[in-house]
Amino acid sequence: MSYTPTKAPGIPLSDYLRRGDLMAQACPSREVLKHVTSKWGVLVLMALRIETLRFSALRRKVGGVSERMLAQTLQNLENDGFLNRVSYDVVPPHVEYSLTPLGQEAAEKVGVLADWIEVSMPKIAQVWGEREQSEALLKV
Amino acid sequence: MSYTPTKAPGIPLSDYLRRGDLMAQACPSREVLKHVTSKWGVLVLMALRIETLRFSALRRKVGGVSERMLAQTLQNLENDGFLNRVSYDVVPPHVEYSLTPLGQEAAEKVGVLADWIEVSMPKIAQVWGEREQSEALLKV
DNA sequence: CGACATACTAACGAATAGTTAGTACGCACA
DNA sequence: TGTGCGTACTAACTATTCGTTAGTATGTCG
Repeated sequence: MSYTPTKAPGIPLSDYLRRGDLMAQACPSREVLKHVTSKWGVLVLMALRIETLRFSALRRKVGGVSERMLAQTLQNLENDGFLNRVSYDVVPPHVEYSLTPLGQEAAEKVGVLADWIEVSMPKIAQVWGEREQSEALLKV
Repeated sequence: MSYTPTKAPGIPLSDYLRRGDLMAQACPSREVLKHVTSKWGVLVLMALRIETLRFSALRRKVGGVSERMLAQTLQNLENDGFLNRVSYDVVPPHVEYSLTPLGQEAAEKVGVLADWIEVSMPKIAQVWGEREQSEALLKV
């Protein structure tokens, strides 16, 4: 997965690399955002915030990931410099994943959001409930 | 869009609604996470953190959204209670979107992450560069 | 001698994202 | 008076991505 963003005409790429601009369509930071905030990306970062884990342990911890998606997610995060991948050359294979310092920072920010969502679930569920009720009223 | 999560056997739904658990496959908080961290969800929250905006102004501000995706994203966020939608009954249509207090909280957390990514872009781009170099070496 | 475990990849069908075209209606310009 | 523009959408279609299943190597256990 090499780094070949579509360049916006007139804006030098180096400008984006000095500091990203997510609102700009051509900015490579959108790729990183995608990796970090992807469904499985978030959960992997959360899982590894606690401890170093092997592939299959991660798979058990993160409920519902397929092997393909987990492998892909791990590769993306490794490419962006968020993960360390240490593989021991034995059979059966043994590979350990852990966060790099950059990954720890990312996981921290994502963690704040994830925690907030978990804590705010009751409020959000309440909104869902109210909406259902008013929809029901409209039908009568 | 009604609220019908797949229930994990043995775990009462009310447990998830007391506080979400993102690692649990059946937890409805995953839906919320998806809406908030979706590509366009993030950018819409960022854009509305600054000011109330109309549909087409949002579209111009968030580079590269299609109308369909913007409409869908706005509906999701509105359903979760993050957005206020105020529509004036005139022609041509005039609809204003703004953040609810809940939405402001979400936008704040997402904003910290987004800012961090923008600021960290140089570091990440550097990792990309190094990886490209070592890949090139392997080919020789 | 199977069966199982691990960390993957290839191939395929299913779901999701994105694109394009259309709608109602009023206004400006020619 | 008619041609075109602007707004906030939705429907229909296509491209892309996701997810599921099956395969691989090889050592240990029953």
